[in-house]
Amino acid sequence: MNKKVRVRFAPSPTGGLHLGGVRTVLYNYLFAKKHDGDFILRIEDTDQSRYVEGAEKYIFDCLRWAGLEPDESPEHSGQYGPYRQSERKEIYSRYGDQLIKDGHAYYAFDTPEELEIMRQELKSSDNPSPQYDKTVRHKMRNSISLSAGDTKKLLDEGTKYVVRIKIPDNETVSFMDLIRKEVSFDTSVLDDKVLLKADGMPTYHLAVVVDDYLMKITHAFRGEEWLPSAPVHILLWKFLFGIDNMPQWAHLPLILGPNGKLSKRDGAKFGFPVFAMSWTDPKTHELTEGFKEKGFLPEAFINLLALLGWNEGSEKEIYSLEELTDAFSIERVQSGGARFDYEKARWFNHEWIKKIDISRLHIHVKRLFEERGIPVTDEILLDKAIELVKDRCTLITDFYDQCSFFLQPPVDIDTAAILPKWDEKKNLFFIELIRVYSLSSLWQREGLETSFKELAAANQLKSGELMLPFRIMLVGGKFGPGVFDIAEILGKSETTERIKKVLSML
RNA sequence: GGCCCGUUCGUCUAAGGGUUAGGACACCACCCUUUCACGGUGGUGAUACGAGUUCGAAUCUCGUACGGGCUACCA
Repeated sequence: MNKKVRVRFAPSPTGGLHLGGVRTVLYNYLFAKKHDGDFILRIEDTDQSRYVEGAEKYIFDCLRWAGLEPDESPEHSGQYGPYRQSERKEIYSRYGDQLIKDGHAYYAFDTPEELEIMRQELKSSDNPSPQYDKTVRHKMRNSISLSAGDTKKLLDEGTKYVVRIKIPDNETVSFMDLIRKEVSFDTSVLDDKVLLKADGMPTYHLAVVVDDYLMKITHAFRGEEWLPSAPVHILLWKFLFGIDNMPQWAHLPLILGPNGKLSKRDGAKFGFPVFAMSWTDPKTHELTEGFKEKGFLPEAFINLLALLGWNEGSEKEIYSLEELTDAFSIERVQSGGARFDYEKARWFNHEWIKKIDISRLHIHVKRLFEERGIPVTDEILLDKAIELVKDRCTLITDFYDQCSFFLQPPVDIDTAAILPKWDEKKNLFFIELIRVYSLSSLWQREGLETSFKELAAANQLKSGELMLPFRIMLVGGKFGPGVFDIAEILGKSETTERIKKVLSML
């Protein structure tokens, strides 16, 4: 049952799933699949104050859309569950006790107010953010500064406390990162991080180590923002489970926005999505648009994300999820942060629109039209329309502008573009064209074009001057694919109807 | 401030000591196109800086600069 490789992703249900989050899932997923291992999901919901109702389901929806479903999850409970950290509270406290017993952690009774006073007093331009470390440890209220009796008394009285790690003095903690090679820290600059909060919930530091051990995680990939706290985790591994059992770490480069770490704010500011799927904050009702709703194909989304910080070493850029699984290797992940480029993201989507089967596009486009209140009655016509216009579409939503006129006659007719050069001669030409087209037995592009041009010549008109009016009659404006292609797909009766209708408006 | 990580065209990246430093996006020009696009061809454009090691450095070492991250009873 146990696979050689087990990886995990641990989202916190606090809001939308952003690009960096999905990319972390993706790299975990690819690594697991490549080594025929397990990929599990843990839910970090130990911060009750930030827990957002619905966020957990939303995360699963996003991963399902992207095709990155975990093997086991809180929904499909596996053998190492539960996977919600709030349901593992007792487990963590057991390890907290062990750390205290072994002298690697201690009780701290300081109230938030006392901590604030300490920070204010110690704050200076040299030290803008004072830490709870060996220099202040003895001046605070904790089981190190207090006598055993006083500590017991406070405990017995039910005084609120947290458990803090006791960072050893003057040690060098180093580890091998799969992406950055050796990284090392001096423990003298580390602070005594809280391990168990006053409500008994663990912080990330304790939870990640305990869970990785209990869930037999072999490789832990996470964002670079975790690098500074890695030594705390290494120390906990050393204290609790032994360094030899520790998973291999890889700290992924950050995805950057136009300035600094990509944020939700950047999306709103620069007009591109940062979440996989649209997310509405249940409290503020603020909507943040996602890649899905913006018109991205999941294939393209995965593809662009994979290439943001990873490269096989070749010039290949378009990869399916299967191809990525084959080609991926964690060592080839870039160490520097990657700035997200929305134009390039759009290019990936365009390539995928050109690449995937019409039947796949059909599903997306049909849904788009239905969402916008246009029922698709003729599936074959839609397929033909998609085939004709797909090269001109960058986003799925572009199909609306590019082929809604196939499904229903245009509402707005740009007659202003015809009128200035309109005359009776042209009017007669189109009346004649209706007759000619009605009589035609073969309704095909080539034939339609030939008879159109012959009729123009017979009336001593330049066909070039007639193409634009014809186009506007069929689609309503100066856009779209070749007019005769459109006419062919529209069919005889619809084409002649549209000519008649616009003629009556002129 | 301290600590950590990073730095090749504007952007994403290739080049694991010897290349005219390659590709893609974007941009520009031309071609195609009696609409708008797509597409095609070509072009502009980079090894942050300074030392060192070496016959030879984008590549190894050191320093500087710049960028980013962390510095919560958040993850």
